[in-house]
Amino acid sequence: MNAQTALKPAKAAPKQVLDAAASCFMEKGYAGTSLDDVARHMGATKGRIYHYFSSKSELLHAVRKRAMEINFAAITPAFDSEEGPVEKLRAMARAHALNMMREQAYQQALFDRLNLHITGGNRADRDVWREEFMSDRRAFEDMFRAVLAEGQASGAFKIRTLSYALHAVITMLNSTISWYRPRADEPENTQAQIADELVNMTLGALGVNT
Amino acid sequence: MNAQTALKPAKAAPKQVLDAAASCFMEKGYAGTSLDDVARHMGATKGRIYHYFSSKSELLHAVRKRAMEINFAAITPAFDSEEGPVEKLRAMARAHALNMMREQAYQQALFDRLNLHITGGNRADRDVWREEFMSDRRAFEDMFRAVLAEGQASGAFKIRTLSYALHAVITMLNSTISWYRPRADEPENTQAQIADELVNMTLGALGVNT
DNA sequence: ACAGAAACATACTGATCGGTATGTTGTCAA
DNA sequence: TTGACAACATACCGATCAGTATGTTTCTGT
Repeated sequence: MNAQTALKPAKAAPKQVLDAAASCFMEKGYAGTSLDDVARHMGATKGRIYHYFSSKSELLHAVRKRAMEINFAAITPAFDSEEGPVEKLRAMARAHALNMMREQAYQQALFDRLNLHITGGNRADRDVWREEFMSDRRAFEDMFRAVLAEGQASGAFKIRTLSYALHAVITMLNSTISWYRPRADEPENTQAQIADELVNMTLGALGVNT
Repeated sequence: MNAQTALKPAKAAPKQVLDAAASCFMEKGYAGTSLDDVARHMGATKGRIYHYFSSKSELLHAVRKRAMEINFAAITPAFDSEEGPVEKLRAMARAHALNMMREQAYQQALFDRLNLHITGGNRADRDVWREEFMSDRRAFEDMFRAVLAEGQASGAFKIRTLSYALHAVITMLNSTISWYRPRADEPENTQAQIADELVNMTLGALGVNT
């Protein structure tokens, strides 16, 4: 068993488990979801879950890890572009806003237990992956932070306290997970429209007149 | 037993239960909190809780009801003022933002299960108080909606889609519950400063140049 | 003074759920 | 062909927890 084998991309089965878990966590919350719920959602039993994950909290961790990967992948192209801060932020914000609407299940799982990590939370959950997760989150925020700082320095953004502005921006872009739900009968471009308006308001909040 | 007696303001004991519940729900979430936890937090036992509330979900409902009362009380004075839409929104937004930082425990309980009501959620919880709660929430949002609509009509606000703007505004003002925690060593005016900056960014998002 | 009700505490139960131990079936290399 | 392991399913256990049944004490009106 070499590195090639070990790092083989996730096969179908584990991904199915992750999807089912993310979906259940979104609907009923982490604590409110039993592993039997997750199994039933796949048309399987607990045996399948425990074959790939050693505990419920590890399953949550895997869902969150996947969610973070999705988030990084969404904004990295825009971040690596050669644009100035305003256009770069616009592209990143738009990509992130769209991403939040497309991957609601994983994102919801991300936010569910996040608050419990800020405060106390359960001991068993906290110990294991807290550090890794916080550092991922910080790395993600830092990408936005860098762009905001650049725009602040160049005078493109009117920012008083950078950390407050950062929180406000990210919160606004994340906001759809708490009020938007895709509907079958909605127009094709609904998500794009929402994203555009959120991006415009975000830039307005930073003093960029559109 | 007349109306006077029935509507007597809550005595000390039930309020203590509510405070303990709100505090526990904030720390560990609703599903993650046992009634023994709540009782222990008061230095009491379950008997005391069940003397005032008939079930766990009724306790949550009571916490949320109290949270909504607090929220209405915070913004009503500003809403009833004779100011124009910009200044009126500024005052309401500031009052709400401060309120969110001062009453974190109750607000957190409000948001915890809120998402589960948007989607499916537990049947037992849902049935009973869903309608009442959604209507309270809508009434609260309508106060902001009215001011936004007024400012949109007068041209003071640049708003494309009112419902999106409303969500964005409220989300931004609520955002502190997910990133701000009061610290003992923070300057006296920290909360006021945060509130002011959030309000400025909110107005900026609506196209008001500050 | 005392009856009864309010305000709890104590002790228990039934159901749920995370986790484990064990069984069953397909697959694949030697 | 066979045996060894992967990929599950089934059955069960122990802990937790919402809810209840039943005390016990303090107040309160008469």
